[in-house]
Order: sequence, then structure tokens, then C-alpha cells
Amino acid sequence: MSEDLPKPMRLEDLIGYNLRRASLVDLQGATAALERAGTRVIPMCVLSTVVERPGVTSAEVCRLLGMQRANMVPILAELEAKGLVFREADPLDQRVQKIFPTQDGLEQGMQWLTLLADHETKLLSRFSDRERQDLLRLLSKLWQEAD
Amino acid sequence: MSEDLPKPMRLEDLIGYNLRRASLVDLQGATAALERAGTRVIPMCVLSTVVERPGVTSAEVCRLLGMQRANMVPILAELEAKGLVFREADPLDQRVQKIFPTQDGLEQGMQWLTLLADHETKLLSRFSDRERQDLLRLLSKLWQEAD
DNA sequence: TATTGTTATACTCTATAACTATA
DNA sequence: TATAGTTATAGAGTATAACAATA
Repeated sequence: MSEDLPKPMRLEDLIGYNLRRASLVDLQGATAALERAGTRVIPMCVLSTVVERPGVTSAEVCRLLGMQRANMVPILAELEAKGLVFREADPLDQRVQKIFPTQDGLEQGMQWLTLLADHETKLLSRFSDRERQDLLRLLSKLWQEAD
Repeated sequence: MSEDLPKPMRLEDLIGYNLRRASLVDLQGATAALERAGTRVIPMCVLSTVVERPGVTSAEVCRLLGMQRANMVPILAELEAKGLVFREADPLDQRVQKIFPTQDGLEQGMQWLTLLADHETKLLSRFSDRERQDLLRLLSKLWQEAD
């Protein structure tokens, strides 16, 4: 009885359009939440990665976060200047510097993560637990399985 | 028996992190798909809006797409220079210009939308129809209901 | 040859302030 | 006073090429 429309014919039917709008809404709230703590989203992501993987190298962080090495330089310099991470020469490979969180870095990393978790609780207040789980799973599957 | 962990403690547990990674993966593919047609994502979104709402004003497109008025100016100039849209003074309000798609604009708008739909079919090839529907609904709910 | 960390640079997108013409 | 369209400008994020040191 109903005709089949095989392709989306409107902008709002595109997953990508809704992805970008949703990501932008989240980013605004996340930026505001972190601004009060004196940081931004990208340094927060880098610090979290260092906290979760102490001894990681700059190039590894770049691969994990999908960033260019050149753009990591000022971010790490900023975190180091704030006393949140420090670098150590790797005796096994003179090219690389292993990055570790300081005690302050561990505490700030936890606090920044909590700020974002609180922001997300507000953002998703009308979502059921099941909807949050589904959304997280589908988004993760989307970018992790991308070739 | 299991402990309850009320807040995410890792970067990858944040919806926002997965939103941004997923949006970026999609954006790369969408940009590549549109590059072959000689355009970019934002002009495509603007043209689609004009096609779906002929006679819309610049300020209305900005509100619909969440853009600043200042940033719309060069986009509309580009679409106009390509002969895809044209503007008409509104006799009822001398401040506004109503924007309409040309015949070429209608055809290009359809073609650009098809390019993105094809890109999404590839991107979501491992997603079931149900998963695509769920993802679309959850993303739309996230940004449309945001206050 | 390939990789790491780095510098310099350019480009896109986004944000803000200020202007004019009109409502 | 508020809004529409515009200009100029600054900022954040991203991308590429090239370099020296090391593997």
C-alpha cells in the first residue's frame, strides 16, 4: 500500500547531517563545561589518553585520537607547562619521548572527565538508559569499524 | 554482585567523544563524495534547504542550520555565482531577500543528496535497517530537543 | 628507507563586532 | 528598538611539506 523510497530525499534524513548537528550541540556544552576548568576539549582528550596509557608516545596519542603529529606539539607543550604531564626519553629508542601524567595530571584528568560526564547527564536527561547504551554502541561501531 | 559505576571513567565511554569521532569519519567520506561534484558539505546543506523551502530568507537558513548570518554570505554568493539559486526582493519587507533554486539548482541539489546517500550506504554497510533507524532517531532527538 | 618530534604555513569553519537600511 | 544583510577580522582546528635525529 505504501510506496518504497529507497534513498533519503531530505537533508534531515541523512545520518551525517544529524551526526554533525548532534556533535555540535554536544561540543558547545562540553566546551562550556571545560572552560570553567580552564581547558578545551582536545587537551582534555590528550590528557585522558596519557592518564589511561602512561608512557604513551606523542605519535601513539595521535594515532589513537586521529590527529596529526604537527598539531599535537602545542597541546603537549600546554599540558606540560601546566604541570599535568612530563616527558622521559625512551632508553630503547632515542627518537621517542614517553609521556606520563603527574599527580596533578591524574587529578585534573579525573576532574575534567567528571565535568564532561555531568554535562552529558544533562544533555541526555530525556534519554532512557537503554537509549544511551544504544547510542554509545552505534556511534562506537560507526567510527571503529570504518575502513 | 557487580559494583555500580555511576559515571564513565574512560574517554571512550563518553557519548560526546564517540559523536565527534563518528561525525569526523562521516565528514571525511561526505567531503570526498562532494569533491567530485565540485562542492563541499556546507554549500550542499544550504542548497538543500533552499530546495526544500523555496522563498526562504538568508536569516531563516541560518537559524535552520545553526549558522551565523555573517558566514552565510559567501556560501550564498557561491551558489548564486554557480547559477544554482537566485534572490528576489520581498515586496512586503524591504530588508529581506527571498532565495529560490534555479532549475539547475533543483537538479544539482538532488544529485548532491544522492551522492551523500550513496556515501552513507557504504559507511553503514554493516548496520541493519533497524540500527540505521535507531541511530537516526537518537541523533535527531539529541540535537532537536537540546535547549 | 621509515619513523619521531618539530617548525612553518595555509586553509576551512566558526565567532564577534560594527555598519546600513528597513521594520 | 529590533531585524536583515553585509564587511572585516580573529580564533580554533586541521592539513601538508620539510627538516634533523634516530631506527
